Amino acid sequence: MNPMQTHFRDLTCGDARREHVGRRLSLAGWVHRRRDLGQLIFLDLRDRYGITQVVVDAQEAPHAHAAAATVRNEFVVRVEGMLAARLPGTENPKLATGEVELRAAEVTILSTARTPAFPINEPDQEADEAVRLRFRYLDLRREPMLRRILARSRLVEAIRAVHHDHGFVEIETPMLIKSTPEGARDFIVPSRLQPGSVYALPQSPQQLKQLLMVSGLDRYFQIARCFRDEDLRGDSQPEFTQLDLEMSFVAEEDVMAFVEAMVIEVSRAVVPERPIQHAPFPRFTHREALDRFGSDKPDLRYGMELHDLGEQARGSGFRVFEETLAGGGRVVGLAAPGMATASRSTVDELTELAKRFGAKGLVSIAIEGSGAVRSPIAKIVGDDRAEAMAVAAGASPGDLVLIVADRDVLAQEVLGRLRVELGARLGLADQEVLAYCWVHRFPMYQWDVENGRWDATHNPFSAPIPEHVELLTTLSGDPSRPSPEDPAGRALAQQYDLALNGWELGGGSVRIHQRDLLERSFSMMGHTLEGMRQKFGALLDAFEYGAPPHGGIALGIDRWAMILTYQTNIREVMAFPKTQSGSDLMLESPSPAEPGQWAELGLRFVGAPKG
RNA sequence: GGACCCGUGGUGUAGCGGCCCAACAUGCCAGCCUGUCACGCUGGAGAUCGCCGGUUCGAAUCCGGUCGGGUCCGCCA
Repeated sequence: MNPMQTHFRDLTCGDARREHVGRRLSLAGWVHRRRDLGQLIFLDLRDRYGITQVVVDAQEAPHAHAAAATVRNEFVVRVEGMLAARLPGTENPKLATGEVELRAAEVTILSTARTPAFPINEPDQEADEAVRLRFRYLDLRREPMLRRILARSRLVEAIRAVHHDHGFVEIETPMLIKSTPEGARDFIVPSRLQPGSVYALPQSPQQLKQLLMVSGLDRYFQIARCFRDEDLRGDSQPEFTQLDLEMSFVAEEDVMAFVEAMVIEVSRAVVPERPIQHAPFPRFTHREALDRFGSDKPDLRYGMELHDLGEQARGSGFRVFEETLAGGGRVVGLAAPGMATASRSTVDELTELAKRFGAKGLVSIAIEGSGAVRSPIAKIVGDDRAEAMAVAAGASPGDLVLIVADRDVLAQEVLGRLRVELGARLGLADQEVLAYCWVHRFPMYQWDVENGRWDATHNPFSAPIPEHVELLTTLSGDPSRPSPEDPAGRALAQQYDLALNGWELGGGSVRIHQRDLLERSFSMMGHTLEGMRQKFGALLDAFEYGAPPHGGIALGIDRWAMILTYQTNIREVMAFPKTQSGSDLMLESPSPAEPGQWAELGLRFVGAPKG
């Protein structure tokens, strides 16, 4: 029997085939479309499995015909009848069920429907997103949303299968945890039982998964909901889902090897038709990624790499270049293919963009098809030198070289962002390809100029690479007086990010599990162990009871699903997302608290409510 | 916190100082139609142009504010 058979139906609307012809059976679903020819009415019956054509003949079934005449789009109906082969020449090859049709004997209206706010049966017609969100349950009926939600389900299903196959234990961690002062802003939940105290919603289960390693669970994973109270973007939401995993007795290579194999297996399971550009995944050190792509999440689907033009810029006589180099900065350029003919306004636009990204300006050198050089700086540096710079930037005739001179890293980052913008404008990326890559060896610490101290680049528990452990144990001077010259500032971490098509999928690290090293690391950031105990007390305590070497990673499921389904907006792969201002337009949340709710929590609202 | 874009019948668009008490498509309603599958044909209803204020003889159109949505910068791993 068909496993989808229920009280109301024998088959789904996607099941009926020639083999079922001659059977009397029932289907149930939404009326996708009605074609009323008078004595003959066709109903396209839809559910998430497909569409089956129902024929209602006034002669054959007068009662069913009368019912079908009152039916409208999106009514939910049950049709009982004989499944018949379609008349020769009337088959519909566009439908999987197109060779058959259900000849209605009975049509039962299970539910009527108002006219929907936007057409369900014409998904190509884009509706306003606010309307889609308000009527998300209708939007989810539409084929594109349905397809993406199903793809996401397959993604999570494949993730679970691979992890279970590899001995991972799936463990749920609490949603009401302790506020930690690091990272993003916490969502806070006031405690009723302990007035004045709050829980925080987890930004990630980071501490908990490390504690699970101390517990000896050895391999943990979770499809974990995470919360961050920051401003929203197309690729972010206040609540989002991570694949969170942690492994014991591992070195960096172990985690990366497992994750890479898992990612490949999952990708092939979810989108078998999409080629993975490189496997094994390319690996870049953080430094190399910045120097070559100006990004720690490079898009490898196209070249247009950055090139250091310091050698050519030195002694060029162009003051911006000279001063930048003298100040220890960088002059970097890239060659935009075929853009030599770009108009003045396009170049101006790119310059504005570069400024918005933090650069002081943008220098362009066009190599015309003839090989002639055209550049605002040509008369300062000379055609030969301009051409030499263009060549060094990898330009061919017809290309436009864009050059940014600024302090180290900023110059690359600005140009890296221009690279992404140009890649999009020029359509350089193959949309089918999945270009995964690793970026690793991040610096352990970043010098916080404003506060005059070192800060963890990622997780403060990330371990240095083995060769750099010594750097942490040989602090230059007084740890209470940090300096950007501290040798420990050069330490690289066993930290790895996974990027896909220019998006950061996620990142992780091997953690420090030794108390003395942890103490060193914390003191680098100007914290005492006591001070850190306030923030990470349980984990530090746990480390005194036998902690295995461990490491892990967290990958953004929403972002992954988004890329796998060719989207650029995370909302398109979430069933019930929020708007940029954090509202749920369907549920109309957030909503004002009842006065009694404040009181119960021992709180009083003092600010003026919005509006 | 900041910059920019959008808001016109149910939906998608057009109109961007007077030809507009607003056009087109689709949807909706009614009628006709026995092989349609974006069915077809005929007829009809439906928008004070997000809201408030201003400029003007005259505002969907220009200006200011406001609300909602989006994109980006900052923020955020």
